[in-house]
Amino acid sequence: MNSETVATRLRGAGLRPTRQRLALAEILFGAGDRHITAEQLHAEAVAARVPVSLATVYNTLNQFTGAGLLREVAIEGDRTYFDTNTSNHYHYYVEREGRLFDIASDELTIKGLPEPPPGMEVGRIDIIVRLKARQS
Amino acid sequence: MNSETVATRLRGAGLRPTRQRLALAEILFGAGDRHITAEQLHAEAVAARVPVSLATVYNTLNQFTGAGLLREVAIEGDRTYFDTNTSNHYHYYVEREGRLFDIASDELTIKGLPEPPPGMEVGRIDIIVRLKARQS
DNA sequence: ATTTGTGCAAATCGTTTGCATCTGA
DNA sequence: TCAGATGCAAACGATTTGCACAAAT
Repeated sequence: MNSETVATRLRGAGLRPTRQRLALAEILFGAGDRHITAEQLHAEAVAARVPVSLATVYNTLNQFTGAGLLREVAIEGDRTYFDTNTSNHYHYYVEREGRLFDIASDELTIKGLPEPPPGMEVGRIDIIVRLKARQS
Repeated sequence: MNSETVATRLRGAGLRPTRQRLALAEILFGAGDRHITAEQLHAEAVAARVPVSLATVYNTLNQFTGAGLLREVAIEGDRTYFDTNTSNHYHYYVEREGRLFDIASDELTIKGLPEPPPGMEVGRIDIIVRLKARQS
């Protein structure tokens, strides 16, 4: 994705394409699907000579998430992961390494989900498949 | 579950059945399956005239979890939920209210889960079905 | 007697916010 | 020009930890 497209995308989301937002979007969306924490993104930005404060990284991630450009992934534990793939999909999680990645299959379906309680409807379904090193 | 059983269970887990642990276990396991945060448990304990510090509640919850008496449920957001039902099951989560409860079905199965990456094996699978008030 | 648990307050850590200063349109 | 964005540091809220005291074996 080139920066023009990114700028367009940001504008479309009602966000001004500022220096920092463009740079962060470039890092986030420029290399396939990513699962990243605020801290990691901040480190990459600084490494890429894009000085940006951690606070702005947080703000930007939240804005992007609100705009539907990112999706938050709930993992127990302290830090929050942001996923650049906002389509319907599920995750593998390697606890030992804190590594998170997509389940490469859209075949995955759930069977036997009961009717939700009255007056409620099902929104998103999150699935985390926890992996561990095989021991045997 | 009476306190004698609880004491036995704690001992079996290598934990001394102290006053506070017994009281907390009583609250946790004495009334069916529960999904509770440290703060909530602390409030209940205090209300039940069992003075216990929040720090001890945290320590106890973590010890119980380590001993397999509780299970941690990953919900995005700040607080951690502990589930007294450690068997294989999944959850509904009402975002608006921060309410978490079991999916009443063991029929629920996953179809199409691809082979895990080489050297890895599947551990636990977490499923959160997010509910929202029906709008229509 | 010894080991382990508890309480309190202080320390951590991720994340958010207030406010003065910049910047994009 | 001027609403909106950024940076910094301070504020925050959940959770953990250090240490002196108390309780369990």
